[in-house]
Order: sequence, then C-alpha cells, then structure tokens
Amino acid sequence: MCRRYQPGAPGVSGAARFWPGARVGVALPMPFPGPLDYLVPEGMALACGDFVSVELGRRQVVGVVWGPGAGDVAAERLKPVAARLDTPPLRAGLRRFIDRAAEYTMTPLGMMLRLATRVPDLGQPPRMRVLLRPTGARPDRMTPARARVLDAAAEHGGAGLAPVELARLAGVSAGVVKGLEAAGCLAPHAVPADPPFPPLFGQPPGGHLSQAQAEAAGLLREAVAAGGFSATLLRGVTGSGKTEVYLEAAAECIARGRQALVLLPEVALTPGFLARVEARFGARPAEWHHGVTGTERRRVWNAAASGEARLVVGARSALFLPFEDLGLIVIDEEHEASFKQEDVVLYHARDMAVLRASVEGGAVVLASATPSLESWANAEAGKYRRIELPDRFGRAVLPAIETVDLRSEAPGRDRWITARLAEATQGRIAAGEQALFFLNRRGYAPLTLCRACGHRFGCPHCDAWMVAHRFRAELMCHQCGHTAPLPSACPGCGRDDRLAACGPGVERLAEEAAELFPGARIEVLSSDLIAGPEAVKARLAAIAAGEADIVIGTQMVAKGHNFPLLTLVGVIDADMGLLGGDLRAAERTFQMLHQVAGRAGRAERPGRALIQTASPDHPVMRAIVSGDAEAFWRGQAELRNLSGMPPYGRLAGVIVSGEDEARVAETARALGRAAPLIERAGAELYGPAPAPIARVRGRVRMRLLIKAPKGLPLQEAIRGWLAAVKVPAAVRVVVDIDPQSFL
DNA sequence: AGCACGCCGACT
DNA sequence: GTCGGCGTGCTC
Repeated sequence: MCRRYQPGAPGVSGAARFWPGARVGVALPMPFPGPLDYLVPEGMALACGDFVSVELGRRQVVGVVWGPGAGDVAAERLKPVAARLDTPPLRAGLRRFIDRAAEYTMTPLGMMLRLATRVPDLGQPPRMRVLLRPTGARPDRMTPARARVLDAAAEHGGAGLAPVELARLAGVSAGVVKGLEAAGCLAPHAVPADPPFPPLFGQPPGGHLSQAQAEAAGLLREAVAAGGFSATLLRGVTGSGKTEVYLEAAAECIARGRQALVLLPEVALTPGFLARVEARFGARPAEWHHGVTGTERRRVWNAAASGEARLVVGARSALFLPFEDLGLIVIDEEHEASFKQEDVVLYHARDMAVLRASVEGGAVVLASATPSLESWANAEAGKYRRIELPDRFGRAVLPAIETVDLRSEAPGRDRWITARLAEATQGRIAAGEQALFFLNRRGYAPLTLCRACGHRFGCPHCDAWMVAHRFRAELMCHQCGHTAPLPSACPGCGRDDRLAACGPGVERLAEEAAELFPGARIEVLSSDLIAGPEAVKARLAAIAAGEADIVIGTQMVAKGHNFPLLTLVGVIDADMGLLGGDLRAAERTFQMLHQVAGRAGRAERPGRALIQTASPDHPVMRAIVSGDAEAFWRGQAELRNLSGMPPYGRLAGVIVSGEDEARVAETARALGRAAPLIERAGAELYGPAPAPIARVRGRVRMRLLIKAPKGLPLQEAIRGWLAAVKVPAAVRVVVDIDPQSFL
C-alpha cells in the first residue's frame, strides 16, 4: 500500500549525501503526493536539493533530490538517476517552504514544486555568450581592416565585445574578426548571456518623508535589522504614503545583504508603481508575474537564486522564487481577494508569505488601509506588531461621507441616480470638477427577460444569467465568458418588442447620466471596454488631465489612481456586496466603500462621497460614515468569535465536481455519510449542497463545508476522512483550506 | 502533468 | 478490414 509522504523525514534538512547504491527520494514537478524513489548509480554522489534528470515512464524529467527514499517500492523496480544537473541546488529553505505549504494547503508536493520550477531551460547550464578581448599579440600580416578591429577591441578592452559588435565598430566583415581570433590576437571568453540587474541605491535621493512616515519606517527598519522572523501590520489610509515607508524597510534589508520581495495584487502591477520604486532606488527592480516570459523569466529566476536580484516586485507566484537569502516580504493591499489563488493550486499568498518568512527567518510587512479581519485579529492578539500611519501625506483631508437612503429617496423606475447625487454632481460640474459613479457591474444589464412569455436568458454552460452588453451588441456570461449575439426577438415566444433589461450595469448608468447631464463629458471605465493596460493608462491619464466630467466605473477605478479634479464619489448600490450571506460580505463591502470613497478629494480640494443604500443602519454603512473602522472590526470580530468562524475558528471547503451529475452527487453523499470520521476528530461537517453556482463550464459542482475549532489538526482529520471514500476517476474532489469565496 | 493502453465509430 | 476519438490509469 502506498504510504503517505511525511514531510520533514530524517535527512531532509541536513547536508545528507547519497552514495551509489542508495535510494533517494526525487520530487518531480507533477501531481505526485510525495517524492519517488530512485537509485543512485555508480560514480554519482547526490545531496538534498540537487537537480537531477530521471526517467519517468519513458520520458526524461527534471526533479529535485528531496531526501532518502521512502522504501515503499521494491528495489528491482527502481530506476537509476540518469544525471545530476549542473545547476545550483534548490536551497533547504525553499524546500522546507514547499513541504510545509503543500502540507498546509493539502496540495500534492509535486504541484507545489512546480510553482517553484516554472522557468524555461530549468536544469540547463546557464546560457553564455562569447566575447572577444585583445591578447596583445600582433598578427603576422597587419592590414588596415585588422588594425581597425584591434583598435576597437583595445578601446573597449576590459569586458570584451561580441564578435558582431566588434565587426560593426570597426566597419569590417565578420571574417576579419574570425581571422584575428584564429591568429591568437583576440581571445574568446564566456560571460552569462543574461544582462545583470543594476545595483540599487541604499540611501533615498531626497529625505522627504513626513514625521509619521519616518517614525514608521524606523520601526520597520528595526524589525528588518533584528534578523529573524517578525510580522508587522502596517495600516495607513489611502495616500498616507505606505509605499514610501515599506520601501525604506526594503532598503534596510538590501543594505544588510539580504533580498526583499514586494507582492502586489495582480491588478496593481502598474508601470506607475515600478516608476516609484525606480525613483527611490535609482534602478528598476526585477519583476515577476505571468506577463514575464521566456528569457526574462529565466533571467529573474536565476538572479533571485544567485542573489543578484536584490529587490523583486511581483504577483503572488513570486513567493516561489528560489531566493538566495530572503529577508523581507511586503504584501501591499494585503486584504485584496486576488491574493487567494483559486485555480490549480489553492493557496493564500498572505498566509504563504508569513510561512515563507518564518522558514527563511525574515520579516513580513502586511500593508493596507483596511486590513483583513485575519490580520487585524493577529495584531490585536499581539502576534503581529501594528504600525499606524494616521495622516494623509500632504494637505488633503478625507472626504465627507454620507448615506443616501434608497427607501425614502428612491430614484424612479429603472433609474439609479438619486436626486441628491444628481444635484451634487451638477454642482461639481459647474465648478469645473469631476464626479465618479461607482457600480461594480460590467455591461448594460445583468438580466434580460421577455415581458410577454417570461423567458430569461441564461448561460447554456453555467447557472448564471447572460449579461447584456449593448456596446458590443452581445449577451455574455460573466462566469465562463460564453457570448451570444444580443437577440432582437424572444427565442421563447418570437415577439420582438417585449425584451426588457433588468437592473443596472455601467453602460446603462452612462445612458441615464447622459440624459440627466446633457453636455457633460461622460467616460465609462470597465475592463471589457478597454483593450490592454496601455489603453487603460492612456484613459486614466486623460481623465486626470480633466478630459471628463463624469467617470462611471467598475472595480477598476477603485484602486490607486489619483484624479486631482475628482471631488465627488457616488456609490450607486452599496448593498450589492452584502447580498448572498457570504462570511466576508460585510468586511469586503467596507474595504471597497472605503477605497472608492477615498478617490474623492485627494489634492487640495475637499471631497464628498454619497453612498446610496437601502440599509443605512447596517454596521458597514455606519462605520463608513463615522470613519470608526476600529469599532467596525471589533464588531465583526465579536460576531465571528461568537459563531466560531475564522479567524477564531477554521473552515475548509470541499468541492466535488464532474460532468456526470449522478456520480458527483453520489460521491458527495458518500462523503456526507462518512461524516462521523470527521466529527470524531472534533470538527463539524455541513452538506453536501449544490455549490452557489452549481454549474460552471458544463461541470456540476457540490460542496461540503468543514468547521473546526482553532487548535484542531484540520488537515489530518480531512485526510483521514477523504481516505475512507472511494472517488471515481471522473469526479474531482478539491479541498480549499481557509476558503475566501464560497463559489 | 504527460503518455500509453484500450475499446467503439467513419473511412481507404 | 484499419485509423482515431479521448476515458482510465500509471509513472519510482
């Protein structure tokens, strides 16, 4: 029987060496639960972390020596390790991190390793290119062409020049250069093909930190200087200059000879941010995200491993880079949901960052204006140090925030802009300022139905309505991306005059705004209306320059762009995120409202935010209006504590999915019947129930939920429970430890 | 993850 | 009669 892989088995940590005849465990970047055993052949010595090439089935794959063999496969079935690769080994720290991350998230070890080895030419010797340097020798026959080459070579002597470059400088053909090399007048030497990363400044070019910033930076510098693991929650409102503060921590880390990593939410990896880093350090940092491919990917990976890349800015996958000595990890906007990876491997970058820092003996800084309740609670409990950045950097004040009660001040039928918001907008336009209407809904209308026969347009592959997009004249499923042409007649009854759009999207809101404010310049910002980051940048710049009176936008306008003329924010439907009873609905709505409201009045002009809501007495709305975030968090914490929910208890989601509805349902029921196994361990099992979106891309999904007290070894309990249920091959069971969303 | 093996439809 | 579709299962 197959024994479960136990991370941290004897030998993994030390400098264990394996000699010919020994069994070694080789981890492969494939979904195996643990390393596979191979034999060390004659004439080879291996150590943990070594990259090796092994035969798997009938193909050659690259793997990493993980420890001694498990011994669960008969010796005669073992294959020898084919070769030890001439690549710097995977460091013990990263191996330990991969082990523990796989264990925590219940992901097969090989899948975790894959995240750390997704780089081109892995296991190949580093690419070199040949440069030529003058040897000082004179050729037997000197010609004018040869003289020019030798002059050029002498002039650019030191490092040497590429043959093509030398020929170009001397104005000769490649043959002349070749001839001189053959004659021994030019000597080849190999240098790494990838250009090096430029060094970074240690000291800030100008010391223009505010008092509060300087104090916060000082505390962070201390934490970094102390060496060992530490975690800090850096709280600062929008515009308080968090970036400048944590970049000082990065500078300290770099000055101490260690590497620093800044993680940003996927969407925030903007040229603007990189420019700020460049302004501070005098050079661009290394960048790592899915847009970095090919040669550049290899260059950054190698530079992280060699220690040459002192500062890496990246998305969550940068956590798996093979840093030589990682001393600091910053998670900017740590509350952002996009830090939770939801596809192949499920992990939360915030939690994995804390894990990696603890393994590496480094500092973690979690930065946010509106921290996640998890991080807030950790700071309350004294597990994280907490640093506050109270003031806005500069003279601007926070906007005045008020609610507009949609029950008493409702706009007309199929209208979404209240009279109060319209009036305020009118005033701002007259003053030459800008207004922002925030509605987190792309397209024209979220639902289209036929008033004659009641037909509703749903996605054929998902349990979701097709969203009307008038601008592109199509219906679109926001779940799977399926599109269909916007029909003119109802497919149910054939009538062509009774199709009705229900609910608002940004396109529809723009229509209403155009009627209300004739002559106003209206700009709609929605990801599906703008192609590419360059176009987004251009539109944002145009708006900042005043080329719009009213901006209507989805999520994408909520973050990090400064519009100096923007002094009014209207949230069209603040209740939208509160529906559905999600555990984090209130928290997320608060974070979103805070962020959107913060768009108003960043420069010298005071701002105002109008929050349209049907529940102005909801704790979220009260907290937003009063600005008392602490009270809100305390309230949320109390609710979660009473119900034993995270961060005071633990959750795990179990998603059962497949194309065959009957088999999925049967597997889910079998898991449900095995409930005693998990209840015996002290946890509670809920479900199975159809997932909130029961069908996505043609796959049926059911879910179960496990709730456990904090101290319980949750993963162990789940493993024992899952092992008792036979899962057919066509059904997939995925465990989501600490689920964020419940879709 | 790949890749082979295997068992049922439309072609030379 | 074969080529080939991708479901199922294995790889130390």
